[in-house]
Amino acid sequence: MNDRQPGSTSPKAQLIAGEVRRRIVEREWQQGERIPDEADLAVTFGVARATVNKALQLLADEGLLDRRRRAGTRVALNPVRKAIFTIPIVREQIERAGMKYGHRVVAQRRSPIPDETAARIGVPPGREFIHLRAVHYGDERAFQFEDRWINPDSVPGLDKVDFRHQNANEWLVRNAPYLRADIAFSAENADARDARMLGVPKGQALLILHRSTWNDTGPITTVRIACHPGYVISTAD
Amino acid sequence: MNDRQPGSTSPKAQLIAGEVRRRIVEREWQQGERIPDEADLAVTFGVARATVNKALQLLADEGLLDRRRRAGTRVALNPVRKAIFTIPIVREQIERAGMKYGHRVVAQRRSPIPDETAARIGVPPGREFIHLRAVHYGDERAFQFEDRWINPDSVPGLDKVDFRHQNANEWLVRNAPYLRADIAFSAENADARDARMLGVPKGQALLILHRSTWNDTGPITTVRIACHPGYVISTAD
DNA sequence: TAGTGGTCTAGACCACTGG
DNA sequence: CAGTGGTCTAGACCACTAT
Repeated sequence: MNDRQPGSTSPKAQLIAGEVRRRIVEREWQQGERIPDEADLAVTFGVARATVNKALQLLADEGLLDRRRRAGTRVALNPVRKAIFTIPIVREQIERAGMKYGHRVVAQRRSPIPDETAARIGVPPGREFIHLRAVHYGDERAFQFEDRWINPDSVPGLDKVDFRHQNANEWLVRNAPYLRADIAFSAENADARDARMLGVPKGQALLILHRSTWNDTGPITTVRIACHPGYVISTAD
Repeated sequence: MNDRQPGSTSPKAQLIAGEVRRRIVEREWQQGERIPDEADLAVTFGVARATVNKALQLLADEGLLDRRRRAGTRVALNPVRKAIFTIPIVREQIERAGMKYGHRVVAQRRSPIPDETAARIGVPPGREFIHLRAVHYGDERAFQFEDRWINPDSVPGLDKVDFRHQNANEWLVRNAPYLRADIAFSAENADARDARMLGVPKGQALLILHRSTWNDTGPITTVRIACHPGYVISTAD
């Protein structure tokens, strides 16, 4: 009746999630403890059960709650920590940082994929893919070195594209939407090629990003991206 | 055509999201193009509008759709790709890999935080925190080296805990729920201490994880974790 | 101003699973 | 078997914003 909240948006589910989060953080509800069921909370907060459900699902997705039918909802014992990273398009990332974007293709040719790459994307070894090496620059300084394999059968018209004058990343984003993607981070010492491409000493620690994408007909592309020293991937944006 | 999912539950929202995803991937609905509004889709699919709404919000969260009031829903021009990583508790990660977990505290003392650390968590430099260095082992081999600073004011009773016989990570997880966390990945060449702690050559490329947490009263802890060579963080699980 | 997504509600039925 | 979360529905009103 008198829920007036002048001027402020008030998604009730958010408010409820915040209140539950507060009770957990302030140890009103202890780890492992069962909290009231949805119907009770709905009465307590004066909202519909669906609203409580939405709020609690939010917190369960965050890993703060464990929910099971019949067993009820408990404060998680081992809060699973999830981190969401947005994987930007290189050009946008560089331009957003106020730098001038540049792009140079080092090599483009068809060749049989190496065994390791074949295993990574789950195709028989020895198949011919399009192999592409390119460097992305920000203000003339090497930003990323990308080593990419593209499945020529994955997208019609792919054979006719000349990636020497066309950013492969962006072409693929626009022409080959994918259904599934794998992303992995690791660290490697720069080998001779990495060092040459990025203009850094051999042995320099580099953040390496592996990304592969598939659609319903099979793999589209897999790429190893070596980032310039100092590159940081963060949830903080 | 054949959306059969034998034995699997079929929440309608999931099915609808899958169908919309399919239409996008198969270019039935092109990038930038407007798709029918929720009411139309509800009729098309024979469900309530709320169900369509849920499905489309899923896809918008994935970055596949752009939705705006009054303007309608469009296939995203630059699909923003989000990756969700779960940050496991070290012990569980090691034990899940079938290895024996070990843990050794190298140092614990109060000391003033370095400027860089202070800046990272947003407190004035020079404050005294609890400084902790520890190594986590899997089957007797160094797995991670952690260098942690804990705010003594963040959790009551913290002063009395002896982390030499108590895993700091797990104690904090259970006793200091947080409201906000930042996580960042980067790569560094092992310095002398990293090398000694992990038993690797100096200069070895290491994946570095920085994590900081806050509750409503301020920072709780910030930690730099150096992972053993070969460590990979992946969405694939 | 009107069209579109955002959210809520009250009620219903179902799916799972603990006791 | 019965209690709890999972999901759906039909309807409603609101918040934004393109036109």
